[in-house]
Amino acid sequence: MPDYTPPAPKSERILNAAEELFALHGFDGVTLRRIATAAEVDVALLNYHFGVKKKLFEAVFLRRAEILNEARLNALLEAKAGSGGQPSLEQIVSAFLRPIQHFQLTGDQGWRNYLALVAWVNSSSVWGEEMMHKSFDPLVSRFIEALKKNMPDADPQRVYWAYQFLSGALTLTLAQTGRIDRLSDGLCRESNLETAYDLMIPFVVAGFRKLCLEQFESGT
Amino acid sequence: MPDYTPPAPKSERILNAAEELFALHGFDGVTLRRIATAAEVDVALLNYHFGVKKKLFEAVFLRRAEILNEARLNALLEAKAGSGGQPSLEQIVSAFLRPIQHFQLTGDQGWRNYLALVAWVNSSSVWGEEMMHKSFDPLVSRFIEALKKNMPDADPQRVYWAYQFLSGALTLTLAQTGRIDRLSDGLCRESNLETAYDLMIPFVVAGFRKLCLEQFESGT
DNA sequence: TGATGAATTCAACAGATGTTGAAAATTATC
DNA sequence: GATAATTTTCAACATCTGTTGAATTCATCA
Repeated sequence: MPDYTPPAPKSERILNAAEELFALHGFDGVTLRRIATAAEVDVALLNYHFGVKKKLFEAVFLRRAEILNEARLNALLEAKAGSGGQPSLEQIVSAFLRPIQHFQLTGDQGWRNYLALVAWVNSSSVWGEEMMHKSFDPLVSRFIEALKKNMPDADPQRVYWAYQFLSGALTLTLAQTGRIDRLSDGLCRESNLETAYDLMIPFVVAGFRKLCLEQFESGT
Repeated sequence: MPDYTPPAPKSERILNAAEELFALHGFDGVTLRRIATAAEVDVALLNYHFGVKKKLFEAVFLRRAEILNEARLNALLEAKAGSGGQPSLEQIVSAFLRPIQHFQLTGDQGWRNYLALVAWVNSSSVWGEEMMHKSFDPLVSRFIEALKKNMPDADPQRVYWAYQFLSGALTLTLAQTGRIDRLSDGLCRESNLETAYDLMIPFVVAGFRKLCLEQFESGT
């Protein structure tokens, strides 16, 4: 007796439509009717499956968070395993960023929408704090621990601040605002994610080194 | 005959209230009635002074943009003047960031609200591009030119990408999400802007160096 | 087939939204 | 101090908002 239960088909269409629209316009910029229209579904179905609007938003936000967390945790564990428990700074930062790049590069447009949504939430002062904290901070704390262990003499405050700058650089890349395309007059393409992450990692690693390893120097 | 015209008092109250509420909740998260209530003004007055809602938003956004641009340009010119036309990387980055810190630290809460609003716009994919481009990119381009001149052998693409990471780190700091406070369990305070900028500058400078000056090295 | 429960649609609600035109109040001009 | 212009309020509009309960369709299984 296979207890295979096919997922309610329309509820997934709702989640996908909501994901894209919330990513583009934020929570208040999207109406339930617009989501319903995009999903080719009646409005009442949204309440039936997900309850009130905020619950729908949370359902969208949580759907891929666990997958992302697991991928990042695995990357961190692999970095530790492959280095005898002493991963380098590059390895830690790469384990944090490369899984995101991986999901952005899968053909699935849903992942790009979702990550843009994460960027929106992370930049949103009112909405953001609680959702980001509950969904991602447990994992982030594990990376912070790895960073502290890698740089045991670093002032912990500097580790947190450096992480904040890393988080900001990443967030703007996820947001897909297209600004670098215009600023550079087409020379750089925000959609060129290989370049983005290939450069983001050494940029961030150099910043960590400067703040956390050369903290007692007073260089020019 | 002094042609002194005192600014319409209530229109400024509207701008201030709108500034704060838009910064907190974004464009769609704020209703005209809420702004009117906060400004202790009738709703119709918003349309009388600023036209439709989007025009009010633009008026809020543009009000302080020129002041900010002028301060940053002056800082860049001073850095050039004080260095015989060859400002260092630190000087360029500082000229870009320190004026913002300055405005955040004036007692005026309005500036903090405004800069949080800039962060919101910069992270907003639909809204952001046009407004940021028109308001800030002309000035940003001058900084990019200074950076290219400082590092003439650097691949221009890398300069733009490094700027993108700088912009992201700055944006998250402006957004005032309070996330670093919770992540660090109170060890770091996002409101501690001196520390934020004292660390952001060397972090970013180290990243620029790595990407634009050591671009041909293949170090671990 | 017919009964049961889940999924989906229909129709509608009470309230909120952006916007507007006319009236009232305030300020400036002569 | 009367007149004109500007500013502010009042009252209301059509439309849209999130949400709900009843009706309908669909799938499951005895």
